[in-house]
Amino acid sequence: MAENFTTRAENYSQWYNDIVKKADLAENSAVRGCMVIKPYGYAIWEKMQHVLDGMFKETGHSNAYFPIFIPKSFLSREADHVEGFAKECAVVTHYRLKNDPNGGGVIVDPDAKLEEELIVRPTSETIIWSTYKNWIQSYRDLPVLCNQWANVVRWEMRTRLFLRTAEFLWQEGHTAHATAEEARKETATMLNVYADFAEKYMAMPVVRGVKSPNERFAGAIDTYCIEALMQDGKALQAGTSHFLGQNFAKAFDVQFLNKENKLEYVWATSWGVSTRLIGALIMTHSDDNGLVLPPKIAPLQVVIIPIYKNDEQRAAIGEKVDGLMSKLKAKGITVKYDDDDSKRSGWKFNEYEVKGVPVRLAIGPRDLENNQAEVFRRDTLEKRVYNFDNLEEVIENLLVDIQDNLYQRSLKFRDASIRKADTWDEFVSILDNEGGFVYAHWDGTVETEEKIKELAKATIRCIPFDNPLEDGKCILTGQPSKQRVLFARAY
RNA sequence: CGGGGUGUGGCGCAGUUGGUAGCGCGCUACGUUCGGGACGUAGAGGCCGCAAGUUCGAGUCUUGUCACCCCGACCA
Repeated sequence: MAENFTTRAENYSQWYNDIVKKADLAENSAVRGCMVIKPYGYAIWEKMQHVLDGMFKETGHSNAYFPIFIPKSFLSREADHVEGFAKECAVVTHYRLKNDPNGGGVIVDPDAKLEEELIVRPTSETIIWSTYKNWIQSYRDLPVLCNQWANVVRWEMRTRLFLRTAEFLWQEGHTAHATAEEARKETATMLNVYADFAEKYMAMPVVRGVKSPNERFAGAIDTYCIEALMQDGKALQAGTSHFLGQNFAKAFDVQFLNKENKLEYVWATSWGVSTRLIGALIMTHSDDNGLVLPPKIAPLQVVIIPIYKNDEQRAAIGEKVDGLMSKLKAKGITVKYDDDDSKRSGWKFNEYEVKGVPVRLAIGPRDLENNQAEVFRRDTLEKRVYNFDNLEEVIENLLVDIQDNLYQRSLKFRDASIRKADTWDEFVSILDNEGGFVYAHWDGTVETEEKIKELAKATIRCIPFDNPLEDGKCILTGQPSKQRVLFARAY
């Protein structure tokens, strides 16, 4: 490599920043904490959006759009909700600028003060529930199953590209149901959609579970999540699904007449994943040579690079590759033939490697002579020469194999990174030395959870579904406990 | 909001006791190259973050100010 990449072992967060920059995914912007998502990074997001959007539609949801601005009074309607978000809200106070009479460019026109300030949405529950109030009168109007793709703003103290930015892109589903059971079922369905997406498309194994009270979404009865493990041993919440009970229905007075002609509050859910998934993707698979993308999320799955000395050779390779390109495209494989003459082949090899393109073909005069091509797979960095005939099938299978290998590799790492601790010393020692998830007993109180967070910098990531019951003693207090929960240091 | 650091061509940096602003990468042109980030030659490109001050003279010294980055507290 001509450009030196920071290795993961040297400095993990620097390595992450290098990947984002060198794979041309995103950059910092003129506005503090906000990012510019560059075309290649955005293409990954579009792939994610496309798959998820299909899954949402498949499960009966429709897209809609609600405004970016929320009247300040709306936010305060649900007590827990406002407490959770108030500290990080951007506020719009004026609607006009004017020329500075002192000649200093433009200034905020003090005469254009808004009567009621507007909050830039940190999430849309309040504006959506104030709207749903008008949509719902009868049980016949239910369920309401909406999703929106949007940007939100949370004024974070410290930001990192994709993982935590002041503005980020996400989708937020907001549903209204006639019964608690139905809403709970919805919450579970969407969590499973996220888990399937993470595992089958991103090749990222996740733990499904429920959040402890301390980690719960502001305004929710229960928060469910999928938790992934990054290569540095830190956990990352990759998606959440909330059962909101009747909290928002009551706050916004959303009632419906049931079949017995009785007025009832509706039951709500909300669920979301964000551009943070791109950060998760990077930290799950990438290596010291750059980005590694699972084929199902890669904007470009196959790149073909000609190696030639003159125009005749270049033309001959182009001709040879033509048929293969059509066959690959017919199989739905995204492929690019890069015969850009201004870049040398070696340069291209590195470029596509850094960008994580799963499969690279190299074809030179020698290959032409022998009716073959050199096939390189990004996940294992292996090179093999294949006969040119039926190469499209080799590639098709290879993409499946890479997808599977990435998942198995991450799964193996994840499973090896779940360790049990039975004493406090053991607990801290694992966190300090190995990282990963620590499966340990907890007495179930918020106080203990907070104390552990303070002392060990680790939080309860979740209580996994189907968690076996087991008598034990709390890792910190020694109080009796019925089950182990998953702790980790987290992003 | 604490602690640390950095602002100098597009990017990464050097710049000594204050004295004509430099290097690498990238960029442009031409040529030679081409199986893992090629090489040569010739070019283009800078109010040294901003504002005051000291000085004959400031990238360099002083003061102020702004911005960004890293480590914490807060968080998806």
